[in-house]
Amino acid sequence: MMSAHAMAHATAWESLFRAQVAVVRHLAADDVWEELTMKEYDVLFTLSRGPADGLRLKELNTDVLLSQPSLSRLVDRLVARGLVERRAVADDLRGTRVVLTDDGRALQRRVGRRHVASIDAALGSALSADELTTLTDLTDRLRNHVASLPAAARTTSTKEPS
Amino acid sequence: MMSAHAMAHATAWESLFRAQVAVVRHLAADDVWEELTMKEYDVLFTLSRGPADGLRLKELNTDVLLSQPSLSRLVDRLVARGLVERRAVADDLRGTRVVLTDDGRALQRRVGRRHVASIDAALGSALSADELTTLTDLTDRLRNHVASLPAAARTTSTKEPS
DNA sequence: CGAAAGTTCATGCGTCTGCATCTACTTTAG
DNA sequence: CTAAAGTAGATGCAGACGCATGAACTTTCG
Repeated sequence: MMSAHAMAHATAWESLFRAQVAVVRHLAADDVWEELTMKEYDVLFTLSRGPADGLRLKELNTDVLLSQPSLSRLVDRLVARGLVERRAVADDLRGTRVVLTDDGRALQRRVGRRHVASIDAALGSALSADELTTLTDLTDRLRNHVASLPAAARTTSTKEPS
Repeated sequence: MMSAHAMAHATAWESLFRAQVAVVRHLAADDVWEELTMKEYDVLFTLSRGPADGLRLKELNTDVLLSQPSLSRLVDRLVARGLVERRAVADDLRGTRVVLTDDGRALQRRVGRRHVASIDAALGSALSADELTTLTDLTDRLRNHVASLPAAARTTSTKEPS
């Protein structure tokens, strides 16, 4: 037995997930990723949006769907290509800030322009301007909600055994 | 220069993408993936929804975000575990149908139940029933639109040279 | 019909990924 | 202050992934 609410949740999530897969698949096929993989672009993009003095690995990791070790090595590769730099964090000798270099920023902009055009072509006239606004609003709220949740939960049983 | 429409597209896509990342991250942390990775579950789930005589690899591949070779090997592993079988396709000796075994179906259901509970817990009260319906509708339409597109496009220039 | 082109899936291979763990610090608490 | 616990990030390693390509068909077209 599944409650109607749980069902609506599962349905909405599946639709969202499948839509994401379809769009990513389409965007991936575009000739925009010769210099940067999507994940690499994601990192540069996130950095380009963040504060001028960069972001810590931990912070980057909340936006990029990659394990901490994988992200660490992805950043290694970007450093090797001169697109980002690792710098020290004031007051915390463990941490690392990741900062865009001029080359990195330029590349992000170059790829970003083409990527945006690609997105525009992919979404086309599927949704009206109002619908796009609604979609943005709903997904933003969904993200904020989930991000505010206490990490992991035991979902084996719906009811706690008292 | 970017048109307002292209901007709305890019914004909506980013929100959708980030929401997906946040939810996947949350769901991945749940103790539901001991027996099956998310991608393996995705394959079993897709099969459980499809026709009784299974799906071809090509068809599976449209739903699962994985390259054809990777999917082929993922299916290898599922076969090795006795969760699916490969069968011949009538009228096409190249093809392979992938069919759920009883064990595979049972496992999908078992994991699926817990996964649905996990989704329910994750989405919580973020959106109202109406909003969930709206989100489902918008993402469904988005997916159908993108799926109907002619594969890859050159997006370097916005205007076709006549 | 028969050759060329296209499709479906599998496989070799180098790279990327995640898990577990380690190091180096920072924070908490006795 | 010091020991224990916690946190940030790096690294060894086995396994998974994608790209390029191969093998076995099927379809198209002269």
